[in-house]
Amino acid sequence: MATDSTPHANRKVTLADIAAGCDVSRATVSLVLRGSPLVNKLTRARVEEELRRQGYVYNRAAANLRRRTSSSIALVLNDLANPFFAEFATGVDEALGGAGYVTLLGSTGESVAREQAVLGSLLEHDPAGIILSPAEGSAAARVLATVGTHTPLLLFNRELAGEAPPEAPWDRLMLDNQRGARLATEHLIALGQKRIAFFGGHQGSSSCQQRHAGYVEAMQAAGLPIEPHWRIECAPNRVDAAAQCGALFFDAPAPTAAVCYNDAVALGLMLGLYQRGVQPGRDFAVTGFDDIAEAALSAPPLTTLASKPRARGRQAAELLLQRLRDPQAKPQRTVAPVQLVIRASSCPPPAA
Amino acid sequence: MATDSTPHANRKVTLADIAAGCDVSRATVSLVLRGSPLVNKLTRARVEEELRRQGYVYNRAAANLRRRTSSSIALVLNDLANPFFAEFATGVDEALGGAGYVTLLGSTGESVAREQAVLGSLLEHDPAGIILSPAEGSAAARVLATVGTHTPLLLFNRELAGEAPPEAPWDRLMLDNQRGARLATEHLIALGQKRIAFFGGHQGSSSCQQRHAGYVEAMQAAGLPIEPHWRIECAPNRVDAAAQCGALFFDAPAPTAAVCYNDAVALGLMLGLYQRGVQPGRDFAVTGFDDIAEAALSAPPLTTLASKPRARGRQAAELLLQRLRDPQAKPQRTVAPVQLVIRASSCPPPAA
DNA sequence: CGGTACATTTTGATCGTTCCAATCGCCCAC
DNA sequence: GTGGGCGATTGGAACGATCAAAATGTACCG
Repeated sequence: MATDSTPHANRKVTLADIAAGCDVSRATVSLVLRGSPLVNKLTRARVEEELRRQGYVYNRAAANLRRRTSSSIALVLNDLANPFFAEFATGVDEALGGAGYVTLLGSTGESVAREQAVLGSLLEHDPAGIILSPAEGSAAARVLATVGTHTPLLLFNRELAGEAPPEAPWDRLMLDNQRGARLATEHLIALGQKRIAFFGGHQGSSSCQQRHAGYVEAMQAAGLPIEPHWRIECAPNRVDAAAQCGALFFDAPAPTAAVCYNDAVALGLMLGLYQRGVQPGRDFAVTGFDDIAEAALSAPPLTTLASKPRARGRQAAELLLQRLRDPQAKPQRTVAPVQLVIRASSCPPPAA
Repeated sequence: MATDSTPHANRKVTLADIAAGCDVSRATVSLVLRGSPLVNKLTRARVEEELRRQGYVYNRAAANLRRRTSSSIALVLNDLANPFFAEFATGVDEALGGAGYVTLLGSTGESVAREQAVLGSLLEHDPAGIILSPAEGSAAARVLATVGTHTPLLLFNRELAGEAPPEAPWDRLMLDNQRGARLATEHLIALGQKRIAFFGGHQGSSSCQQRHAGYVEAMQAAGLPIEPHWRIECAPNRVDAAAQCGALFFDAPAPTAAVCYNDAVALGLMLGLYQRGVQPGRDFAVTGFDDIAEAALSAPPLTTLASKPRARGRQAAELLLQRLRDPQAKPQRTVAPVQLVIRASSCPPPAA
């Protein structure tokens, strides 16, 4: 072969190469690619053959540039390593992929500084929209400053610190934290528990505040007292939760049950209890939040609130796509329900 | 103000807008952006002020188009919801972000068809490289056909079915599966175990084959018999593992220990054992593979092989970046060591 | 035979950036 | 006074696609 249009050539194959290869213009090839009815059957066949022969791959970046569109969505998560968010990301990617979008991933590791950097970097790739689960302490004003008002943003899971500026009408998808924690607390109360602690999370986090509010609501409705030393803060992971376990028992009266900020904390707390010779599910009742996969399989299995992270991911993607379709619609605040899943970790108080 | 260069205008701000705003050419603004020493201090200051004033954001897609470069890397995973891969993804994103790349995410849900689709879609965004943890049964030939030879691919965790075509010199990062499983088996043998099963995974998967080989190696070296009904297949997740537990006890002699394909399987198996009244760690020894977070916290804590998924993620990114720096270097096969972590789930056989 | 309708294809400008070569002052030396 | 050198800046053509408008051809009709 003396032609220079050999397949698998070194340089990337472009529309122009295909056009040259079968004596039509670039425009025609473009029409073929987009399945336009304008182009003649025979030419279409010839062009398609040539596309195959040269191993053409579409350059969406170039197309997006010209059309002033974008086919990617940025997904920025505070903690991808957490199974809850991993499931969420899977759901998001599933739904976005189905709609022809591609997911730009960014993980912030719960650091506001990294969040800024990641958002900035992803924005340069001109995403059509952003799904953000903010790092703890992330402030509305700073997010607005880096994201601007022209890229739709969907806030998931947490509110930003400082009230939302009116010029940034962000959509939100939140869990029904308060109701969930209330349900868990009511469930413990129904079992006969009276001395119930609220364990884990940071005061700064909006989800923690909401869950704590649900706990307070249930306690007050039942006329039960709330001791200040029954609120223990810790980072939302197992290790720190296990370490903070002892704090529950420093002062009398010690609680006999704990509503935990989330499953990771609850599992850590159970581990800590074991190490002190207290058996969760018998001597001490524990509830979690999220219903991550391991909740059903811990010993004892964990009573918790199911939030269906994968479904939430799909929903988040869906909400954002909807916003892209209608940029003028007024901002939505969606609250996803959670469901109490009763397992063996919640028990009545010891007979004593 | 009668100027039309108001900040926060509707259309996106471009180089030309900035240039017009401070009476220089686009080229000069471009030089400023890239920190070129060619440009005069005063002009630089003026331009930077204008950039800030108009809220300019760089359009990397356009730059990449012109420079024929790319600043993204595709990360395609068979199961993002698995904590092992979630950690891996976190590591990858960490390292890539540090090097100025952005991660294009794709999750295939262990489906070869979706893998094809996802690869195709991501390729259109012209990634500089790809990190792929293939779906079970994914074939080298098909991957080659869609990826082509011009985008570097790093294979993680699993081999592709059908030998690698010589024209696709893919790099690989694999775990030391065989040695890991051998260590686990040897550990059980040292405890006095003689009837040891190999539980979970699919024969088709290369990692499963390797782990099984390690198990066989240790058994043979110790002169122990291997009963055919001691190899139980199941999907690599908890649910299926728990369900298949009974299969271990259909025929005599029943095993008193099992080397499991991975932690998910081991945790599921332990659950299944509990349900049959067999207590893992006392009546029956179990080992896993991966050392996911929950392995340390299960009851009993799981003896397993630590593979440090986050470090592997960073390493994968590093290897790919290295390949981008030197496309001519000969393909590497890296095998990451794994480390035996002994916990309470492995025990001597019952005294009987 | 000229005109009009229709189907198909092409030309050239454009998206936002970068690269190359050229230009513009300006100062200094011979 | 002219030429050279140097720092700073610029115009215009790329990159690979799309779009609008214009240009082909072909057929049909009075």
